[in-house]
Amino acid sequence: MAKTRPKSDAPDASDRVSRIREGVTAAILEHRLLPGTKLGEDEIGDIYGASRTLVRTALQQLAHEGIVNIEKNRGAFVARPTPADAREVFEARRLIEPAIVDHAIDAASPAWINRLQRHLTEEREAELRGDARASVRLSGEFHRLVAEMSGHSIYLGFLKELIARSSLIILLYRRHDTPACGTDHHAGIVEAIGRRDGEAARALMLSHLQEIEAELFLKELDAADRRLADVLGA
Amino acid sequence: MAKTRPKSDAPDASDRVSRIREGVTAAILEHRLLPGTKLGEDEIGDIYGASRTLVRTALQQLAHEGIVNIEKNRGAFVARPTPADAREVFEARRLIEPAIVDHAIDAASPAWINRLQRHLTEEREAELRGDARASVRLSGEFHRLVAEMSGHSIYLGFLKELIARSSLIILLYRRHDTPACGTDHHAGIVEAIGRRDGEAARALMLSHLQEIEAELFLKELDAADRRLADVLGA
DNA sequence: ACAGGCGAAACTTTATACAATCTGAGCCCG
DNA sequence: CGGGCTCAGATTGTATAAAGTTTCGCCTGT
Repeated sequence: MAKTRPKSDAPDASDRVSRIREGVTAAILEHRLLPGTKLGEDEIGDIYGASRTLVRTALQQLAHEGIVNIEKNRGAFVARPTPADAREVFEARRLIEPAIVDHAIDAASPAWINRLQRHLTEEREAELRGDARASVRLSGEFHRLVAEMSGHSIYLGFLKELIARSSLIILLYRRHDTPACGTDHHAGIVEAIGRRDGEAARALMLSHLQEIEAELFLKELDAADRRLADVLGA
Repeated sequence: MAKTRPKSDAPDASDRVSRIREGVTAAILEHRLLPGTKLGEDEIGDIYGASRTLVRTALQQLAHEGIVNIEKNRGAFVARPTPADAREVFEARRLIEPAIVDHAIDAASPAWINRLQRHLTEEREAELRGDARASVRLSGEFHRLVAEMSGHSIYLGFLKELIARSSLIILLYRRHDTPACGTDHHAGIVEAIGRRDGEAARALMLSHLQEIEAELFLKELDAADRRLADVLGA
């Protein structure tokens, strides 16, 4: 593949790290990487044509985001959130996302509303197409988009972490194959934002998150299953 | 058992990274490192007796926490939060810390209350001693302690970032030399937690944070000052 | 005297080589 | 026949060295 372009268009040296990081996160968001999968440094390095140094920094960043576990002298693995983790993640989302929606309303402009509606269209198309991977990815991106719209960079950073973890949680603990994230909910939220109705938008976001969480199966049974999986799946 | 000394006295390989990271954060929390200070890799490596590889990973983690800025081909610098950053940080704290207090009350045990009261004693002693650095550090640690008590690892991680950034913000934008963090406020919060009075504890935490923020000076004047400082202080 | 450009030094960045550690299989012994 | 041990293979962690880039100082030309 395109080797090291010495000078000409060197596509931002340090962007190679970002490319690796975003590639792996995208794979996780699309449910292509399963929890527990080993992420060998040489393996990833070969895929992206980067040396282990760069792969390592990317993996460390991902570990800091909580979606990769680095075990000493063992390597990096896709994180395997516990039911307790799942509860914490969704509680944090229930706390943060209504606040984000408030800011999004303050920043709502026709351009942003348009952007959101275009996204809704994409989501519907993916769902009609039956493209489960794109559907899952776009569901997460909707929430990220609202956070970007809010202009609150700290909330955005926190939420990016939470979304990535949510993707793993949903993959592990979802009950049935119900559509990833009710598009209707998203549409309702966009509409409320467009009306600048903070009360309704917050409430819709909250119930949306509650519904997602309600579709999960996080009982004590899982705890037993968990232990088994840890011992066996490690 | 786990104490296998592989060689001379190498104190656990990956702990050296943590030591660097915690050393730098402690220096920031104690206001010993000023915003904009350059953190040279060789310099830190010599101080901690580690090679640049380890220093680099530590700095990258700190950059991810938002208290260090890494500029391409320039190096790492202590972050210099803008007034906008400051507002975001404190808004996030006002959102998260009341939620943390709620969990702390659920987890309150005599042992934890004792731990908190011992911390209050330390704070008072440092303040009586006139030890400003210890006082600032302990003020931040109080909030971290409550977060640890809550048992909510995600909130704890978020708050650690916010506290470190707050330390830089207070250093930059505090008006007078009023005591770092009203110890009386902390005492009141501990008391409310001990009474398991969630309503009061949340309210006290909120007003505590609002008071800290009120002591800051984040007006547009700062924006002008900001530009100057960036051009001159870089 | 001042502005602009050239050159060298220092730094970060990246890659490669080495050392330490862990996993897994084969072998010996009970 | 099963269990424990040792050794080989592989993988990660660390350090060192080369490469590229930026910056600062100095010099020259106007």
